[in-house]
Amino acid sequence: MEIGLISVDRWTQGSQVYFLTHLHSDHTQGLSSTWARGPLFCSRLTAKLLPFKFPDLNLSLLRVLEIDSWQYVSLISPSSGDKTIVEVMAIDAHHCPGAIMLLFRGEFGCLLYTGDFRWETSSERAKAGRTTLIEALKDDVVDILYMDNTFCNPSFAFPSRQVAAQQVVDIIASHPNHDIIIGIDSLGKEELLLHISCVFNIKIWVWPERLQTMHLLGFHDIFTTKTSLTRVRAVPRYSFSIDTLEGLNMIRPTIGIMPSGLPWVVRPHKRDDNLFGSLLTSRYNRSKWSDGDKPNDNLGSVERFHKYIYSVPYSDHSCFMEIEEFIKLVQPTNIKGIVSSSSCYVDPLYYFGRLCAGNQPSLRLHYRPERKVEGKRSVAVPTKSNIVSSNFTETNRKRKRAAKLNFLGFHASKVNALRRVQRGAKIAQSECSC
DNA sequence: GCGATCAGCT
DNA sequence: CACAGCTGATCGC
Repeated sequence: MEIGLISVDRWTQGSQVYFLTHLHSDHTQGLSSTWARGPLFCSRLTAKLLPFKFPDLNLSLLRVLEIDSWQYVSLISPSSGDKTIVEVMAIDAHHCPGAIMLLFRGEFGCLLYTGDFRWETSSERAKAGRTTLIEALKDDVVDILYMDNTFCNPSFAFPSRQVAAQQVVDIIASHPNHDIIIGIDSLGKEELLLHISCVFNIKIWVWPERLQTMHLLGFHDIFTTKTSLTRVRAVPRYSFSIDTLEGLNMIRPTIGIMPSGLPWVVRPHKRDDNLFGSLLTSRYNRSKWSDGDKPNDNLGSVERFHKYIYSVPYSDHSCFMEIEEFIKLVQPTNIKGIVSSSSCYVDPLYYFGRLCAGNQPSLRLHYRPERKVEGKRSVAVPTKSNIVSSNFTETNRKRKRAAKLNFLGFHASKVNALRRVQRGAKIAQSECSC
């Protein structure tokens, strides 16, 4: 087979069927309301949310995958022109609502695509996923594991979301008279907000579109768009910055909490006073603390980045140890990372080649997957879109936009309220050799 | 005017 | 460069 039997989180031409693991924008780049390239498979929850992100989407192209059950898809083998059956199972990825992993079986072998995933070894949900996976793989070997390698580096160590949620609660409890701002995305971190709501018996403010999402997710009484009802507000992460918090503190005492697995990446250069790249780099900000305010250096614990901002290791991606546990369970013959846009991209085989069934040698520490089709037996080019960056222009234009924040602490633009910019991640299946 | 894409920024 | 995603500019229609 030459190119494109199946695409996962990739929306360019050339495949017969397309799969969406979850609705984050970097996985839907190229997907739009005018989608017509073929059937689109996703979880039931994603299918429910999809029309709100893409209002004019042709729903007749949607195919719902039930979790933990095999579905059979009839395709045409590009090499022979004959009919071929692909089996696919969706497994809860524990990443954000509706997020799934995809297990494929076909003439190309057995492939597991994790999408973005969190593999908390302790949680009940993960135990269920583990059981499903063991059962599904009992007579099979995963030839290639396409894996979320976001935090595939031993330096990423953080606790379960349950523990991190308690850290958030502790911060809020220690600021009884402060307003609280929490940075979140269009999907994800709901359980954290639920926990806060439950512990303090208060509603959580969200912006209007997010409230609609919450309603679609089945949360009807916990969230509100009325600021007068609560001191805890979840705001879009992109509008969460030091500037935002300093502005808010001119009105009333406010602290910001950023739930993220990322802050423990060290950024090499100084830039400006904004939290560039979403709150990275404790090293940089460390210089800005007064001596009495220094954070501790323990990984996976709460860090105080700034007078008004705390970072909590609440991550929807697996930490290194969880990735290791996952690979030990799956024992794939080969592994490919699906997140390649980072300059710190690390080939999972560097750390985990020894765990593969074929005992792959530890390869180069850093490599960038080629965008073109690779060797004969390799099946896919699973990269998470933007490999841009090769010419990183070092222009230091600092046209700082006037911070047009409203009093809620986020940028409000009605002009583009309906705008739906897509990004994308993907798998592209390019071979089955037969 | 609209959608798609890109640069720039958080 | 970045867990994800907004905003504004430009281009083709």
